[in-house]
Amino acid sequence: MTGNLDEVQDRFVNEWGDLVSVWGLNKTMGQIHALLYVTGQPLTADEIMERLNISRGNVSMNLRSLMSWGVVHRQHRKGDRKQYFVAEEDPWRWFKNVVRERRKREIEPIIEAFSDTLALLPPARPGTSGPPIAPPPDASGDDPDVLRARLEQMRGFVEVFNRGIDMFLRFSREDFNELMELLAATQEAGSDLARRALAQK
Amino acid sequence: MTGNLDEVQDRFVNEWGDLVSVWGLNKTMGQIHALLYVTGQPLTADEIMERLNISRGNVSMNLRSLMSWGVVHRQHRKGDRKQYFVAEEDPWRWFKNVVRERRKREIEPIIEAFSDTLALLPPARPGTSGPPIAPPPDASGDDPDVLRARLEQMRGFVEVFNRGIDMFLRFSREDFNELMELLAATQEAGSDLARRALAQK
DNA sequence: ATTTGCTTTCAGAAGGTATTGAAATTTGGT
DNA sequence: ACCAAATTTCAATACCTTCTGAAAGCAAAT
Repeated sequence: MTGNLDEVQDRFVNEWGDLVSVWGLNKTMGQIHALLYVTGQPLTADEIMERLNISRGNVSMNLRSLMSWGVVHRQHRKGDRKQYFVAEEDPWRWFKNVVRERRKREIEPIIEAFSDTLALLPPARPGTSGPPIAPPPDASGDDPDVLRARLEQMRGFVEVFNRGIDMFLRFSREDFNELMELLAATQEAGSDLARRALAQK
Repeated sequence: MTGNLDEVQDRFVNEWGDLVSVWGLNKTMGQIHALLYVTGQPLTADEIMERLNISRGNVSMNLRSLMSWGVVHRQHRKGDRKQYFVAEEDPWRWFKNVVRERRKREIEPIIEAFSDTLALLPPARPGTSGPPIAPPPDASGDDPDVLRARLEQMRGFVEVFNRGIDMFLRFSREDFNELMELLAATQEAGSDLARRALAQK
């Protein structure tokens, strides 16, 4: 029933590859990272290459990316010419690194693009700018104010999203866990957490 | 300086395509959704096809996916044979739909796979199971208990993540916004939000 | 029952991303 | 300074996802 260790490691390595590829990184990156993480030991490019059956170039390129995401680090050994690689051990830390990096690369440029686009529109007619969207009764798609309202709603949403990420990044693991518990506890009580907690301030 | 409306719409449509493609859906889905959203009007497959310069089949398939994600709905009109499509108007609602769906399709299966893999390992030797990981002094990668600990740490992490998503899905937009404000207010005060709020319970 | 207008399907084409492998470059040891 | 081991680069290739367009399917209207 019990597979040998390598077998278990291999399964895990593949699963992790799948999970992270859903997540915007690529499969090989996930596999390398998983291998380093699960063995817990510094490995050389050669070892990774052999264990994962992938080419030298592939290993090299993906290790480089992993380092740029901050989830793998290089290690040197005196009198040894090879470089060794180790995974960041704390899941919380690498997850944050990945989130931070993705936000920078992917969300922020889009937010700017949105603002630029919005700037192309004539300024809102006074009276048309109710805070959220004023859903037009049965408006045609040709009213600039309607368009503007929609765009702004969308931008607002992306900004809230971005803000949420920001918040998340500032949390320590401990605080995050506590927050989770708190929210879990509050939820069947009608989930007016925010109101209550704010009141307390 | 002010582009005409169509131009602005087109820009937005493309930007939204890029943003969602970062997000696991595909570009065309994003464009169709954006177009429906921004015009605010029911459109037929033909209109979408022409406006976006894409093929009939492409429109049909992507509308289908969009509906399966719950971000676009079909509309019928009496005495009209065509089907019209409209975007879900509330960003909060469609975002939740997408998150919920992705979790179901992508995260949950992986969590199961993890458990299966862990089950292949011999049960932990007593005394080796300190709650988090007990980082081996300089352990070889061949100790089953070390491997088990690492796998469990990873699984634990994925589960926390999953739980976070769960929490998020239960929130109303209003509560979420309030929570954000609360957190923002607390953060420079040392971010011991969770502790304080828990204390109050 | 047939026609007509619309929608879906799907095999093949296009486009995009990941991987290889060998050449070029870098690096540390002598 | 030189050598040899280790690493990086990159053009060619393999692989995978998306898109097209024509054919098949379906359903309201006559």
